[in-house]
Parts: sequence; C-alpha cells; structure tokens
Amino acid sequence: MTPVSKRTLAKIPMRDFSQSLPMSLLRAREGVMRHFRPSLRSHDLTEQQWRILRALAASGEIEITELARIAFLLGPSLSRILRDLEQRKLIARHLLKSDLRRNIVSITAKGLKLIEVVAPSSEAIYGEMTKRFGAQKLAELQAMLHELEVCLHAMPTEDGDDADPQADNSPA
Amino acid sequence: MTPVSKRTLAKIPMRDFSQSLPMSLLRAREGVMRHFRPSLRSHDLTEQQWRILRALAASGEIEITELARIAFLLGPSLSRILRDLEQRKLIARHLLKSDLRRNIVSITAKGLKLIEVVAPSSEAIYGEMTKRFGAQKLAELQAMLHELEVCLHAMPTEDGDDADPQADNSPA
DNA sequence: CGCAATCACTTAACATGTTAACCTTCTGCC
DNA sequence: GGCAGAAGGTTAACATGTTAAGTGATTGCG
Repeated sequence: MTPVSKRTLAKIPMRDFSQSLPMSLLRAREGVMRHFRPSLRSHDLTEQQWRILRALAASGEIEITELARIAFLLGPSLSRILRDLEQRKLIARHLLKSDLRRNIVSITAKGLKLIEVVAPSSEAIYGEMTKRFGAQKLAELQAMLHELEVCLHAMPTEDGDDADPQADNSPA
Repeated sequence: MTPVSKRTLAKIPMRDFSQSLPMSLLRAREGVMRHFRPSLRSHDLTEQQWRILRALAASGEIEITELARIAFLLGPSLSRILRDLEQRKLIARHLLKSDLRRNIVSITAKGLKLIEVVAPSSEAIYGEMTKRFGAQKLAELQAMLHELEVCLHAMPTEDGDDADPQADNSPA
C-alpha cells in the first residue's frame, strides 16, 4: 500500500497528485457510479439520460435552460440527449408561444413508466450505500461538499470571469 | 433559492436527485476544475494530459497499466492521450525487452519543462482554495472521501463482479 | 512441443464534456 | 419601424468516458 513515488524528477515540489482534491472527488464519484451504471445500462440509459428523466419527473414542464441547470449538463450535451430521448418518446417538447426561442420539455407517460421500473433498484443501491457508509456520515459529507461548492463559487477564476458575481447560471 | 420541485409526477418517492451523492460529487469536482482549466488550457493541456504528465514526473519510468491506475484513466483514453503526448514529444515510450507486450513510458525533458512552467499557477490556485476552504476542513473532506471509496469498494455490484475481491486494478 | 487461455494493450463505436461559432427570436432604444 | 445587441438553442469540432472486440505476446499445461 501507499505506493509513494519512487523518485521525483520534477524540481518543483508538488503535492502527490493522487491525493489532490480533484482526484479524490473523481475517484469517489466513480466509486459511487460504478454501482449504478449496470442497472441503468440494462435499461439502455446512461447516467445523464437518467438525470434528465428524474429532473423532469420532479419538475413537470420546464425550460431547457432550467433543465440544464438542474441536471448539471451543458447546452450541447443536453441538446444531443434531448434529441435522442425525444426519438425514444421518453420526453416531449414544444415551443413557448410567447417566446419562440424557448422550448418547454416534459416527460411522457412512457418516460414515467421507465422511471418506475428503474427506480426501485436504484433506490436499493443508494440505500445500501447509505447503510454501509452511515446516514449521519453521508449527511456530513454532503454538507462539506456543498460548503466547498459555495466557497469555490466565491473564488475568482484566473480568467476574466469576475463579471456578474450573482448569476450562477453556468453548469460548467 | 431552494427551487424545490413544483409538483411530483412520479408515483415513486425519490430523493431530490439534485441532492444525491453523485450529483454532489460532480458539482464539487466541477467547482474545483473550473479554476484549473483556464490555466491548463493556456498551455494546450487538458486535465487528463496534465494528470499523466504529473504522474510520470513523480514516478519516472512506468508501465502503461500502472500509469492507468495512478492517473485513474481507462485504457482506451490512455492510449489516445499517450499517442498525442508522444507526438508532442512530451513523453517517450519503449517496449520492455523481457516482455514485448509491455510498454514503458517516461516523461521527456520537454515534458518536465512544461510542468515547471504550469505548476506554479496550478499550485497557487490550489493554495488559494486551501486557504479559503480551510486546510483542516479540506483534510477532513479528503478523509471522508477516502473512507467512502474504501466502503464502496467493499460493496458488491449488482452485476457478477464479486470475483477477485482483492485485485482492485480497475480504474473504472 | 503445441495450443488454449491469459495478458497488455489498441481499435472501434457510440455517448458525453468542452469550447466556439452559428441561427433565430427578442429587447431596447433611437 | 428598424437596427444593434442580447438571449436561447443548436451545430461543429475535438477530447475523453465507456464498453466491446481485436491483435500480438506470453504462460500454463497436457
């Protein structure tokens, strides 16, 4: 265990990157998703498609921009996925008459039915995780993650992005 | 704030998915990476390419499989990225004479130079995050994430994956 | 030895992430 | 009204994630 670097070639001292925050978050997330993907896959759903269906089931009719924010997807990804889900008749969409730029999306009966089929095993897996890790500890973890999010959102990027410090509309 | 679902269409009660663990982890990670990407991008590096260079700088010569484990990348991604990095002369590779299946990869002087150029701003950003969030709290968060990883790794998948309960070689 | 199974990648194919460019529709303003 | 600029989405282009299949080298074993 602890396979520390055998020798350091770089002259600049750097944290062991395998212990960096991005890597920790990546590994943790992968550890979680690893358990969900097989179930979703058996129903021909990707993680992102599932997120969209769930978001729609919870929100009813909703604009695409708002859906992107909730499901945490960028516009281009969302466009592609919605096109596919619409073809599969799992969602429906129509223009907003008062503003033809806007699209309203909603889940279909078929989509709801699919959710009802997939949700049980999905919930079971989540429940098992909660039991194993501890509901209390899980809540603490989520609280810290949220705190981190808020903290980082207040931190300026090295770009020139400090415009509009309140909008917070960009999922990425 | 707290844009709770307007109405629930699904009959099955489900956690508000925006508060699910996968989403929390995804948002947190994106919040972190958002600050690093501009700097990396200005040097024509993606997040994954950067991970590989750093891993090689820390490990010296290393086999591809081991690199995949350390940089947490799947084989196919790694193949593509290494091909690109090799063309850019940032890494070098050669076959292991004793086993022609194996490839040994290492970072070049040019690669090391690039790291020396990028690392300072990268470290500065990480330092700023640490300062803002709190070093103590950050350590706690990482500890919890690691605990979660270990916990989930011990949990069987719904597949038939409970073979070899100790290998732990799959990045994904 | 010889050959089936395994190993270490690599390719292929499809889905998403990410950024930039584009197209329409709206808004604000003269 | 008319036009510049902004807003909402989509398309394009390229990189990675993810799974399955393919390729060449090696190992185990009869």
